[in-house]
Amino acid sequence: MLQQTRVAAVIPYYQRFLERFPTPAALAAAEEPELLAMWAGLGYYSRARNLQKAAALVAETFPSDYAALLELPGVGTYTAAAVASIAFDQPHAAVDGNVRRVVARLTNDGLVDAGRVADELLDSKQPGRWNQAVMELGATVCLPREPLCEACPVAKWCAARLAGTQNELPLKRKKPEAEYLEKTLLIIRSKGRLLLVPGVRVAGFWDLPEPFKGVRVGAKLGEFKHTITHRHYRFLVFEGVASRIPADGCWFEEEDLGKLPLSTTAKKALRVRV
DNA sequence: CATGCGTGGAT
DNA sequence: TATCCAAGCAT
Repeated sequence: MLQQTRVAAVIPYYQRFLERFPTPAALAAAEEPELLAMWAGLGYYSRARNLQKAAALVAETFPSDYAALLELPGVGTYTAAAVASIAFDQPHAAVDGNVRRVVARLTNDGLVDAGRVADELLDSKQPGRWNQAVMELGATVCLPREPLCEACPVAKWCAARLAGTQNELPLKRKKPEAEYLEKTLLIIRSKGRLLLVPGVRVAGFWDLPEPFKGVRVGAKLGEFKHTITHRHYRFLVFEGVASRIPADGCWFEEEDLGKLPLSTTAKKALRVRV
């Protein structure tokens, strides 16, 4: 869950998730719609699918070293090192965005191999604590913008601090060209049910339909903005009345929506008010 | 190795 | 059409 996601955003999800899936076996046995419903809002949904695959693999025997952890779907070098060091006291530097930033500044080198440097600096006697300490340093002191160098315990060894280049590091990769799109979403109700279709923007989730053959578009209910990676959407929300529904459309009781993987866009649309 | 993947919060 | 970026990973 923590991959590319802030700790504060994860915590409530983590708690609910572990209540519902207290063991690897429980997670492995879940149906994908419920899994996605539990994950909805966290983003990067392949993480959820990978975690479930991994749960099945670890249910019998949990891998206890870096190489075996790395084999698990969804576990890359960072996660394998984090678990190996924190849970099993093995000397692997966990290099996340925080550590890359700290190392780039410490060396004043935007092209530095952060993994190599972190492995050299690692306290192999307590690698878990070292990893968490460096990540925490990055999260609380060596901030992306305007780092708190005055409060930094390693400022006197920091080459960027000496050179005054801390605000220019680490180098950021250029982002893809933004795309701006406008879409219409339809709220179509009948007999206490809501019409949904398989999501076209986020796979595995149900979403509100866009205008289709056989629908009459009614009053505008509101609008909202939502961004998915580099695509910036403006969604216009209208009422609709369907004389016939799309082949892949499905009616759902309103009170069952909580158990469905419902897209963030659909959730936002159902909240809009003019 | 560059790219795509989701979302929400901070600034 | 704000912009950045988060305890990354797979392809």
